[in-house]
Amino acid sequence: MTETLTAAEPIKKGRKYDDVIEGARVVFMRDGFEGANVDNIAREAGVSKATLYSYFPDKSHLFKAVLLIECKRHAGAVTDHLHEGMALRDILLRQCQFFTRFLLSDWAQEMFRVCVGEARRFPELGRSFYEAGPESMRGALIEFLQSPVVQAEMDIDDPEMAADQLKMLCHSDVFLKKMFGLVESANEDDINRVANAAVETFMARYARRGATVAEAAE
Amino acid sequence: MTETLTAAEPIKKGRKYDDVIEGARVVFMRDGFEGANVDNIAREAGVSKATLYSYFPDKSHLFKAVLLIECKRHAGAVTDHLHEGMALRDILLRQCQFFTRFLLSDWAQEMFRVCVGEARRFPELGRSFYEAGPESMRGALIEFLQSPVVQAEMDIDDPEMAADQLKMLCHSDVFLKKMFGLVESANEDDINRVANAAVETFMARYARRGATVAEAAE
DNA sequence: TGGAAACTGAACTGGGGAGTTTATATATTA
DNA sequence: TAATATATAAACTCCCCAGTTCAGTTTCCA
Repeated sequence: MTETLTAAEPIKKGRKYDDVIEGARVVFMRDGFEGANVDNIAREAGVSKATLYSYFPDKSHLFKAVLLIECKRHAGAVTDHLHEGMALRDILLRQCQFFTRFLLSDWAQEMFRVCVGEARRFPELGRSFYEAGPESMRGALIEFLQSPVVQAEMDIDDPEMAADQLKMLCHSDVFLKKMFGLVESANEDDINRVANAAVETFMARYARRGATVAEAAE
Repeated sequence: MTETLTAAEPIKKGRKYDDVIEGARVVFMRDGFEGANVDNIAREAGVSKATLYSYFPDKSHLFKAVLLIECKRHAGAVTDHLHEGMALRDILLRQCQFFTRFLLSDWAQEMFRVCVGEARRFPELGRSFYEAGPESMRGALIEFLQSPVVQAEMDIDDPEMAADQLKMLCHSDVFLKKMFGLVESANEDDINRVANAAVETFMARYARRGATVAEAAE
């Protein structure tokens, strides 16, 4: 039931290697592992099946390689907004807006879908996804929350839990609605609504009373 | 790519109907739609394949029937703790403990996995799952948050967002870790940690200052 | 008790898809 | 330009699996 994959590396590379990865990415992220068809991948990649199989011993190695590359490619892509010289609330707001927007992107949604769906068959992949995705966001937030500038304005007993809460608050409302097909796509208004609410709640819990926190909301 | 299923009802019922559903439930929730094998389902159900196909025209109808039944069976199973005559904080805490425990159960985890994985192929199923799961919890919370007893102690501008935030706060930390295989299972301590933190943050944001809110935490 | 309805097991069909092979063509580089 | 590595197209094998069939058995019920 559970497959173990030793090497994620290709047997040998070649001119069309990137094309194969890209084609496989498109098809796997659309159809999942079982649903994907190797002939379709080859066609999408503009490559012959023989070439594809000269890089990867079988479908599952290709699958794993593609998703690990995607994880690496996007790891930490979501924590760029934590070091500006702005007010604490604004830093968090920018970060939450960016993160919420990311969560609602087609890429993140389909990546989440595929990894959730296959984490049981490919446990190593599930872990890699967690580390590149949720954990990298969480890690960067933890570090930020422990920095002196934050410590001065906030009182955080458990930074790991706090970070995770902020992260999950960004999943409010629209994330699952899109994941389960209740909305087609989300606009900037939705994103701002969710991000504002997340920061508001987070600050209410963790901002030190009487610090330099303007009571302006919205 | 996207299948449309008109009738979820079986062509005709029979003695072994429940056995079929139960066997299919086990196999589908373990292997997903594409991964599941009809011979395995029949064996698991202790039923012949011919019998199975006398109830359902094909695999996808069976799949849909099983998951819709599961949705119905568990809909609202998670909102029992909202009407006790306790302090507000304790009501919320009980509810969050119960909900967090539920989120970490094998059933909820596998149901979530399968529905996320197949929501694209079976959009109707995705919507049903959302309504029976996330939305039913959210709906009960919204109602509760709008009740007079809560209004007296809390100041909630947007009850839908508030409800969703509390719900998502219960997903902190352990939910995704289990979903992606980083922890095998969660114990009561984990559950209490997450639920306490959720209520604490929620109250910090929404509890009216100076109301009958004991400052006891943990 | 007898007949109808439901169920069984096992074999069968047909199609789809993973992975291989081969003879040929195109790049690469020296 | 010659030699080598890489890519191609298409046919082919093999296995898996969804769905069917049917002759025989069990259950139900009148």
